[in-house]
Amino acid sequence: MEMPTNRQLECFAAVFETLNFRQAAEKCYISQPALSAQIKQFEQLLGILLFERDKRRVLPTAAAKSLFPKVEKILRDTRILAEDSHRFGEPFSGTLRLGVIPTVAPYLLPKTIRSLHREFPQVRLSICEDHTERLVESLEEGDLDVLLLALEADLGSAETIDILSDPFWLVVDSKHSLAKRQRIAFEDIAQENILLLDDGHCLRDQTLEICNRVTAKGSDDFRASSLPTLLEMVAGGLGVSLLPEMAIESECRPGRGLTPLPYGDISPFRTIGLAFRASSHRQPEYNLLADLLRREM
Amino acid sequence: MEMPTNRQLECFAAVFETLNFRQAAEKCYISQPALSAQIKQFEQLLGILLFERDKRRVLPTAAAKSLFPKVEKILRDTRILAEDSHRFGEPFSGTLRLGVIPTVAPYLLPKTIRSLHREFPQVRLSICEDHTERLVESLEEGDLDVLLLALEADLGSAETIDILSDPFWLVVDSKHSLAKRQRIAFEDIAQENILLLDDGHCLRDQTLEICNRVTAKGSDDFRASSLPTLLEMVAGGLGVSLLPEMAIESECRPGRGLTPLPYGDISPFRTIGLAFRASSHRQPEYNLLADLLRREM
DNA sequence: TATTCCAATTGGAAGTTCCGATCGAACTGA
DNA sequence: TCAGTTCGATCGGAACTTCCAATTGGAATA
Repeated sequence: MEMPTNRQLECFAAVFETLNFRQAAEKCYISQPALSAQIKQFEQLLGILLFERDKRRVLPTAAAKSLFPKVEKILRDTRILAEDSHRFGEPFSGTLRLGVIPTVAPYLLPKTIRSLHREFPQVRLSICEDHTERLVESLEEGDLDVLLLALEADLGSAETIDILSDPFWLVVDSKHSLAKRQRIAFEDIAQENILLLDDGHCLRDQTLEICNRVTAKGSDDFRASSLPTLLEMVAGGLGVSLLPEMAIESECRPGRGLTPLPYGDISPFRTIGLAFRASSHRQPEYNLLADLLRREM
Repeated sequence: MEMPTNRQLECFAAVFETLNFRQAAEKCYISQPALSAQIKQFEQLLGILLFERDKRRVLPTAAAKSLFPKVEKILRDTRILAEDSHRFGEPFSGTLRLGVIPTVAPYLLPKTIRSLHREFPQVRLSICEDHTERLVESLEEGDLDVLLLALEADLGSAETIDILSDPFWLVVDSKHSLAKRQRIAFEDIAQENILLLDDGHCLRDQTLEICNRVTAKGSDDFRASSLPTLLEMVAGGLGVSLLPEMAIESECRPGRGLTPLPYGDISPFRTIGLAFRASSHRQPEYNLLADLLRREM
């Protein structure tokens, strides 16, 4: 079944409104013969006569009268469609679906969400907290737009933007022998019982990697499902832990019995950044987002 | 403001549904490059990206997801528009606006309406009863589609279809001296007081015209606004009247004190027929209507 | 009678849409 | 690892639409 053209509908509406081919043509910014042809085409397509024309005037048929409101609605809808869609061109229009890992979310998001809403009031944020592997999966499926995570992990084919280096601190309980030291070195942890997060946390893998460098061994006896839990175990004297700097302030509040110890200049670190599909074409937006996150630090 | 074409919408919908340019192209009966071009155009028109394409797959953007339902609705509405309008092509679709003169309506319409509904159930009839002059005006304005009337009157530029010749009878009161005659002649009315309808009735003009031929004179003392009233006056002995044959049966029922007298072979008559705008293009329908009216006689 | 206005038509220019062929990248199976 | 397949993008030219300027002829106007 053949479909009428939008131009045919426009011409029809113009003629119906003016009842004058010449004026209607002007309204459509085409010549009168072109308009005549469009109307003729439209009539042939529908198999009916839309206007009775004699030499002195133009009269809409019953069919034209009944069609006109519908045609007008279609044209209006189409116009609105085009106008509405322009909004999508602006940065952060619509919903931004953000994936974040659990060892970043609590420390960066609260401030970020607030300033994002301040700078781009139109944004609607949808946040998903999960492990790197599942986030990357969702990203590739198109269920998420952008990830905020440690870039050391395997991110598949995603493109990335660096935001900041997040150095690791050593956290010991305040009664620990290392607690009085001003500064520590890699090798100091070689003899310690290093507590780890559950499988799946990239922080676990990074900690293990660092342990390997100094032939230290992570503890297999306990696995915490979150950093607060992990630090409870440290405070309880079960072992020590590596903690990203961004988490120090909120996790090692005074009186919790924890002492955070910075490494020197050669501190191990993780790189926090954004990841997104190479095909997404929204990199300008993600750069804006990265800028905003950097400013938050 | 530029408008998207229907083809762009179709292509967009097809790609959105299949997420595969090749299949979508097949669905639209065009080649894949042509489809690619349509999508590209549409994206440029809207100023946004609709699909993320990489070498292995196609992913709709948030904008595409939000646009799709609207696009689908527009396409559906457009299709329905085209389909619906085909109904207008069938004879007597929609409303047939019929004008009838008062000296025809009561005698022809009841039967006609019934059989019209029987043969063309889809017809919706709108009837307007008025004098010839106003009917012709309405016809020319496009407020009526077709008239059923006596074709002797001035019908402007309307085209006409003859339906039947409607001979005049002479009607006298049963005590009148002519009432016993089997047959009468023109000249018999020359001495009579001939009663007339109001101004505007074409039957009045026709009667006067016949009077002129025999130098009879119409009465100016009484004017009836309808045939039943006129015949009451005849029955009351105020004069005689010419009555169209189609009205005889219902107006001169036995016991009403009226005697209808037929003229011979050379009876005067009026011609009943249809009139419509030359530009209307519905002559085939009006021919059907005329056939139906002839069969009713 | 001359002028104006109208829609239709014509012929040719301008613009579009389309297709086939091809490309390069990325999977698939041998 | 290598041929075969599949994907969307691109290109050049063919086919087709759409358009305009000029004109026609009928009707209304003056």
